[in-house]
Formats: sequence, structure tokens, C-alpha cells
Amino acid sequence: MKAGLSKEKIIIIAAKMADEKGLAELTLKALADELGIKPPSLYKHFNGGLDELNKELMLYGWRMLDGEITKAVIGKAKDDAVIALCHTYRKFVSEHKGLFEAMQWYNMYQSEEHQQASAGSVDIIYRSLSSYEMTDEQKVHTVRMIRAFLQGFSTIEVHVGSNYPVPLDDSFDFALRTILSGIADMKGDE
Amino acid sequence: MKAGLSKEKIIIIAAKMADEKGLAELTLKALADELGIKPPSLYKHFNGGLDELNKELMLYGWRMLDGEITKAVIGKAKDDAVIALCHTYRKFVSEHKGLFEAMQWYNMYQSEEHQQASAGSVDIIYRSLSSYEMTDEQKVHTVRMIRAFLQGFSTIEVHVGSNYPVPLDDSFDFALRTILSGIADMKGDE
DNA sequence: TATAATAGCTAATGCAATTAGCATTATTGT
DNA sequence: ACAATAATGCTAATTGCATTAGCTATTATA
Repeated sequence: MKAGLSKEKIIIIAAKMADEKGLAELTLKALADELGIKPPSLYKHFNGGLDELNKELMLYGWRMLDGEITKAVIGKAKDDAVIALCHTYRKFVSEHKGLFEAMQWYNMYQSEEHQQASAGSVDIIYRSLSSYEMTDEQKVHTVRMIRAFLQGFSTIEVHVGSNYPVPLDDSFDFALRTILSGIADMKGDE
Repeated sequence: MKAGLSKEKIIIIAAKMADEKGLAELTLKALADELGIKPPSLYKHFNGGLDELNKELMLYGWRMLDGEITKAVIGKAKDDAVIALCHTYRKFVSEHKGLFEAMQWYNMYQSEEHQQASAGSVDIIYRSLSSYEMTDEQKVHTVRMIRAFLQGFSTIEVHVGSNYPVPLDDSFDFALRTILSGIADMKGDE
């Protein structure tokens, strides 16, 4: 019997499974079961087996995040753009914990492809900064800072959960304001 | 033959292996080979098998990082303390990439123990902020911001490597200055 | 020194990934 | 329409690691 599957459809299902149960639970066996096929059949779609599946999930995740961020910053500039970008990133992670795990996977097989995967988001952050008056080098630093903050905060949030007296939302906004204020201060600096 | 091993000795070797080859390569088989014993023997030290080994590595990593940070901030206050703390954290990660991977593992089996593991570092960051004039709530926010930044930056650094035109060192210092400047600005804010 | 605990071993099991080779269903060129 | 080909699925078999069970030697202790 032919199940009428395609790489894209499989990736979408796999992403859903990863988001629901965590990336570690996404085995070829579990995925095959879900799809109603046998594990070896997956190799017809993913020659590279589990590794390739993970790589595709990573790329899929970055593409999706790029798309959402792009939408979110349309028509916005400076602080508004950065704020929208950060909130979008955070929302994405909260809704796609499994994909986010896969997206952090990009050093394995330290290849080009993986480097480029996150380059899209980096580029969008970079362009969101275009309306600020800063040197290109300052922009690179700022992109890295924002990226580090977003990734770090998201990771902690995913891992730790949100059961504190002081809400994480407040901390996120606080940190965002701090970063923006830092950016505003950076005129005269080297 | 008795190899005269103890849980502690094994963890130290395992940590070294993880740092050298990556956490994923640290299998019970590889560890047993390295130790000159057979895989099942490891269960005499780690009842819980691979899971427990990973958990112990995580705890070991946090203990070690706590120790180094504690040493680094002795006799320092305010910005000096924060700067020392951040540099120490970053240096630690660059020297212990495998352990760092294990340290991020702390949500699995979403238990108490894991929560507490990173609490030590959080506490040290918190205490490093004691000499600033800010409310307790602001301190919590700031701790989270610093922690997110450090973790995010380190992760990116570990994953991406350092082959850019703009050196990561500069970006790190830049971000650190930005955060400190943001902290300095936060007097009147809510 | 007898006894219990410790730390190692071998043998066997289970499970997921993967490979090889076969069968069936689509597709496509004529 | 139909032969050739590609695509997609299957079963059977292999590999490798984690884990369990049960045995043995060594160490520590009463």
C-alpha cells in the first residue's frame, strides 16, 4: 500500500510529534508508527536516516521562525521592530519546544548548511537594526547580543518552566528594556 | 580484577571524555572501554545507568562552575563582580563544552534535583548584585537577564565556532557593557 | 577469621537504527 | 494504451548499545 507521503508532509508530522513529546521521543520507529508505515520505509524519504530527519527539522524550524519574524517586523522600525522580533521569537519557542530543540542542533556535523540555517534569522535581526544610527560592527555585536539573549532566555524558560513568584514575562520585558536602553546609550562609544 | 574505581573518579573521567568528544559520544561502552572495565560493571556505580551518569555530570558541572565563579568574584563588587562572573562563565564553557551540554540537560525527568543544580549559580549571580541599588524584583530580573545572556552566548559560541570577521570576544564585551549600562540606567524605572 | 558487602565478569535480552533485496504502484515517453 | 522506469513500501537480517540476571572474586568488617 502506498501512503501518499512526501518529505514535507512527514516533516510536518514529525515536528508536531517533537513539539508534543520532545525531540528525544521522536524515533524513527515512533514516527513510522504514527505515519502507518514501517521504519525502513522512512529511508526512502530520508536517505540519511535519523540524522537527516533532525537536520530537516532544524531547517524547517528556522524557515518557520524566519517567516514569523519577517511578518512581525513589517512596517516597524527601531525599538518597535526589536520588541516585535523578540516577542515573536519567544512565542515561537513556547509553541514549538521540540522544533526549538532541533534548531539548536546545528553544530553536529559542523557543516555549512547548518550555519546558513540560522543565518536567515540573523539577517532579519540585522535588517531590523537598519534604522538605528550605529556602525556595522556595532550592528553585528547587537545582533549577537539579541540572539544570545533570546536563545538563552528561551532555553531557560523551556527547561525551567514558569513557577516562580516573579513572572518570567516581567523579566523578559525588563531585559528587553535594558537592552534597548543600552542600545540607545551606545552613541559615543568606540 | 578490581580497578579501584569510585563514582567520583568515574565522573571525572567521563567529564573529560565528554569535553573532548562531545556528550553524545559518551556512551556507557566508550566509558567502560576507557576505564578498562565492561559496561555492565558501571551499573555498580550508577544504578540508573546512562541517565544517572548524565545527571551526575550535570551536577558535577554546576558544582565546578559555582566554585570557579565564587572564587572569581571574591573581593569584587558591582560592575567588577559582574564582569568577572561573566568572563569566568564563558571561560568555563569554552573549556568544558561537553559538561556544558550535560548542564543544559536539567529538565529531563523534570525533577527537583535538577532545578536546584543551577540554583547555586543563580544564587551567586544574585549575591554579586547585592551592592547595586535596586529592588529585589529588579535583582531577580537582572539575574535572569545575565543568565540568559551567558547561556545563550555560550551556546551560540559552542555551536557556531569563532570564524567571523568580527571577533566574538568583542561582541561579548560589547554586550556586557550594554547590560551594565542598562543596569546603571534602571534607577527610576518601575 | 568468618561473613557480608563491593565491584567486577559473562551470558542473554531488548530495542532502535540501519542495510539489503524484493514487490508493488505511479509515472512517463512513445 | 503500454512498456520501461522511478518511487515507495515491505520483510528479513544485522549491528550496536543499554540493560538485566546471575556468578565470582576481592575487600572490609564484626
